[in-house]
Amino acid sequence: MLSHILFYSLDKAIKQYRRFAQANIDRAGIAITIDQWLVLRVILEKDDLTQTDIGERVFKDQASVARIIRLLTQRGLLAAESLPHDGRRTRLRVTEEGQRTLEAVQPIVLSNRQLALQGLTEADQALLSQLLDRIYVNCSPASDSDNQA
Amino acid sequence: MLSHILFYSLDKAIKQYRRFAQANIDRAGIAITIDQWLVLRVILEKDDLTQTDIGERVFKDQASVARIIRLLTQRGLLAAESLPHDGRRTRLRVTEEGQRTLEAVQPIVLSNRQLALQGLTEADQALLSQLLDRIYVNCSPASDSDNQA
DNA sequence: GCAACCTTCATGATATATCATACATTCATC
DNA sequence: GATGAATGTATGATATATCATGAAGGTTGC
Repeated sequence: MLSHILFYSLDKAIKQYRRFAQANIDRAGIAITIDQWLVLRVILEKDDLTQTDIGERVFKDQASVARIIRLLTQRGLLAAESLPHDGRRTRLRVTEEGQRTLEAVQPIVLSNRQLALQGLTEADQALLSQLLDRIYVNCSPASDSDNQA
Repeated sequence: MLSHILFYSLDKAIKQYRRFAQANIDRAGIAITIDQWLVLRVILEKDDLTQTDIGERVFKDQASVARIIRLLTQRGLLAAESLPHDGRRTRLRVTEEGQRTLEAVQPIVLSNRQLALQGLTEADQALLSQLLDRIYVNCSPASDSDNQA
C-alpha cells in the first residue's frame, strides 16, 4: 500500500499543507498564491538578488521565478527599476500594495503553520527538520568531495 | 531565514527527492514521469477504479488523473476498453509495454528510496511517517466530529 | 578591440495542480 | 418512464516545475 511508503506521506503532507494554506489566504480575500507570496517576501528582504539567487532561496528554478515575478509585476505588487551598471538586470522593489499584501498575509501564514503543527513538540519539529534535511542531502548531486576521481 | 521554517524543509526535501528520482529514471532511458508511473502502478493493481478513486490513492485530483491517463494511453502504456454496464466509464488495462515499463522502473524506484533514506533508522522513518501524517490530519478539513455546532 | 565565455533574463514545450464547468450517463424516485 | 440528483469524464483557464534555448549584456584574455 502506498500509505506505507514514506515519500508518499511526504508528498501527501506537503500537498495538504499547501492546499490548507492557500485556502486560508483565499478565504481572507487576498489575491496571491503561496509561491508568489514567498518570492515577494524574499525580494522585500533583499532587493538586489538575481532571479537565480531568488530561486535558490525559495527552491525554485530561474524560469519559475521569472514567471512569478512577471505576475507580481503585472498585479502591481512589484516594480522594476533599471540598474545603470548592468543592462541585463533590474532592481526589484516591493510596491506599497505589495507591502500591504505581505502584511495582510503574514498573520495567516503564522496561523497556518501553528495549526498545521498542532500536537508536534519542539523536539518533534527539530527532529523532523533534521530528518528532512538528511533526505535532501541524500538526494542532492554528489558534492565535490564525492565525485572527484 | 527560510531554512528554519519546517514547511520550507518539507517542500525542499520532497522536491529534491522528485528531481533525484526522475533523474535516475531518465538516466536509465525510460520515458515516463514519476506521476505517470504512480498512476500506472495503481491501475495495474486494480483496474476497475474511477479517476476519482485513482486520484484518492495517489493524492491527485480527478483532472490531473484524467490528463495523466490520456498521456499514458497516447504512449501505449495503457489501453481503454469500454464497459458494457456503464457508458461513462472504460476499463483501463496496462498494456504489455506498460508492464515492461513498470518492471523496468521498479528497481530504480527501490534504489531511489533506499538512497534517499540512507542514515535514517527504522525508528526515524516510523517517526517521520507519523509526524507527516499528523501534519496531514491537521491540515485536513474538519471531520464530522469537529465542525458540528 | 575582438573573440570566447559567462551571466541574466525571457520564453517555448511539456507536465502537473487546481478550480470550475460542461457533458453524458446512470440512478433514485415518483 | 420522465425527472432531478448523483456520478464519471473531459477540458478550459491559470499557476507552477522542468528542460532547453535564445538573446542581450558583461567579462576576460589576448
